Amino acid sequence: MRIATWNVNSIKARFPTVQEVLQNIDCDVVCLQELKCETDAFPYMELEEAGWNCAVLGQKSYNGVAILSKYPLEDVTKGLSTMKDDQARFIQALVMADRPVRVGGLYLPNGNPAPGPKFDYKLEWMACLLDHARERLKAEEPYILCGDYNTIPTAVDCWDETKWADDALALPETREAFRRIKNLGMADAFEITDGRAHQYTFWDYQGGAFQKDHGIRIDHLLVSPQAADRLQSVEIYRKARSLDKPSDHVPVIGVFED
DNA sequence: ATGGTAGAAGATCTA
Repeated sequence: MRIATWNVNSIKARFPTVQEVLQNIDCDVVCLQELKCETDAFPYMELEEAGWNCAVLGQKSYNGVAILSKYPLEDVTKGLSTMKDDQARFIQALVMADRPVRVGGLYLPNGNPAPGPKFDYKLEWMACLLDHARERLKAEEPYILCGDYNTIPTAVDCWDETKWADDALALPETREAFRRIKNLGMADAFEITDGRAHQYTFWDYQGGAFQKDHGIRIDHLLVSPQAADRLQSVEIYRKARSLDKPSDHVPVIGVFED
């Protein structure tokens, strides 16, 4: 089974590109972030015609997450139960493959500028995600928590650590909160397979960042032990960043034994 | 040199 996460930076502005990339990456499940549309405005019809089952949590202008699946989706939940806000940043579903897999799709707050209320919100959100993951792990089932974590885990996950020293994506508190989730037993799928330094999933639109490979690795798949046991490889689909009118993020794909 | 890019909304905000 191939499971992808991709921040599309507006599903409407990107829809032809999204359809093309979805065909090319040949996945069974795709978590999308930054839909930037309301739930009712999601292009259900076109995607269902292409064979996708869709679970969607949208909102006006900002955020928005979805899970697309070639298999039926059951037990869909929206939002983190302990996070009392109205931002569309979390969705989860049980993917009914022959061996079912539970998948959570998340869009973690950016948190800039830091310090400040936005950074406080980011850390609060990460604490709620930690609680959620701890509860989910009790089920001892294959569980994959994927999305745009807005977290650069270590110095080798960005092109120039000094440029990110004061950024909410790299501050020690952010990295510590991310490690806490891993320390529960949710492994970083990229780290335990490929693991190379300086492999990126996001390049800023400004200053020719992609051409210079000035990127950061902030899109991650965290996997429970039962999912890690079936993990074979991780692919970063860099080609998506060189298309016309690209998202600033590219898909990250986890390949699992069926 | 306090810029630069992109999207959605709408005469800014978020990233």
